[in-house]
Amino acid sequence: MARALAAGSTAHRVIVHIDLDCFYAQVEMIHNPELREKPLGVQQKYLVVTCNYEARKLGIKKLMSVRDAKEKCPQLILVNGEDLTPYREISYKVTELLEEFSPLVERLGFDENFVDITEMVEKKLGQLQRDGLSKVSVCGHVYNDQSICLQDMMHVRLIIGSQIAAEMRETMHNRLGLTGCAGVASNKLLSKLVSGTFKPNQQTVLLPESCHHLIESLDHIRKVPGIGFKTTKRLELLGLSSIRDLQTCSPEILVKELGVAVAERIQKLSCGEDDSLVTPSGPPQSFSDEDSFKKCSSEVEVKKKIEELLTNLLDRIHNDGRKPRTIRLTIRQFSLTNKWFNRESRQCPIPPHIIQKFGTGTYDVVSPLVDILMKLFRKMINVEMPFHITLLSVCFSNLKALPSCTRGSIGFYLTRTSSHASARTCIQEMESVPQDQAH
DNA sequence: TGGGGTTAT
DNA sequence: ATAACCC
Repeated sequence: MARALAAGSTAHRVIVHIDLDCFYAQVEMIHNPELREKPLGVQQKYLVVTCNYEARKLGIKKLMSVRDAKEKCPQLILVNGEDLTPYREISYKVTELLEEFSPLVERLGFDENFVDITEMVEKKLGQLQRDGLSKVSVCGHVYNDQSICLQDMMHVRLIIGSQIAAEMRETMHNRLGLTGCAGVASNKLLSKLVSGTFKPNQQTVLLPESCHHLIESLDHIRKVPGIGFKTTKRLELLGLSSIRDLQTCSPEILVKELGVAVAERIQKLSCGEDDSLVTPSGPPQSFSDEDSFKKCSSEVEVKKKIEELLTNLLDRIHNDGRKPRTIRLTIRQFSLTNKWFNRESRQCPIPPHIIQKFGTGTYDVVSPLVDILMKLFRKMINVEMPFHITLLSVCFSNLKALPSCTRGSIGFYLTRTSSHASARTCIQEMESVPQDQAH
């Protein structure tokens, strides 16, 4: 019954969206607390990708160029954030913490999570109903200052949701030292939109009656999560730019321009409707490492960069414990027009004899993979001709668990219950299980 | 515009 | 393999 609610019914869901405040900057401030009272930016190449609130007060914006940022604020402290390792690690700690509340946690980037708390809410509701609901009170803001009606069970559910969201934020702060926003609503779209209404480090619940106020507060269709750059351009060519334009557009016109799937989805989004489920992310589907640069124009340079990316990745893969079946090389060629659009990639299966070597570490897995990657490179670039590459990226995907960690083996159960949920810890734990307990 | 990720076609 | 989306 409760299972069916969380999985399928659109009526009673309670979703919370958790959005960490300026995540990379927070991680850097935890790493070096002296940065806390100072304006801080995190730099990748010549961009300030994010900054703390001290810096925002002084006019620094996300994705501002380093030149503009220093001009605006000469005392701005910059730390390099090109290596995502520390952010990735803390990001997964946040997801794991949220998974203690509900297994239905979906990651969105490194700093956002959706949690479906429908079941937890139903359980608490059952407990509360025994001694009356009169003392139930909201945590944080109510969107649009809407008044609460305790006779309305959806109001009660969302209010219980606001209490759970507050617990999540408290736990994140106590255990990880992180602050963030939360939005509570009846679907993913609305929870995400409402989480941003009071920032930073605050939370907001949306009651159903204010749904239209929220969605119509967006000043352009581009602000709707799910309507991206391309779709926006095509809609603008149809003369559609406001939320109201999209709501009232005839479906036939949209279907003709975008196809039935996209048309139906975005028109529902424009009405605040989103029936997509919170899909548990689980372990990552792929591992990639990339580097961008002004110019790379010789095979020797390419090989050197690929070796660097690869050694980094092999470390991460080894740590995860699963083995990839597919390897991909992505490049970006220099061009004056379209500078950050033109990526191309080639991928191929990893030969089984190389996959085997991943676990053991005794054989050199780097050089055969570099050879494969250079072949993929030559499929895209004629190295006899001059070339100008501005980005290289290596990606491992199609990850499979170790043979020992299949269902039915002890490894399977150990991985599922271990807080670090990786095949690596599974192997370590298996090895430490005394023989008489192993079966 | 970085350095990542995901799903759909 | 690419194209779209997300951060």
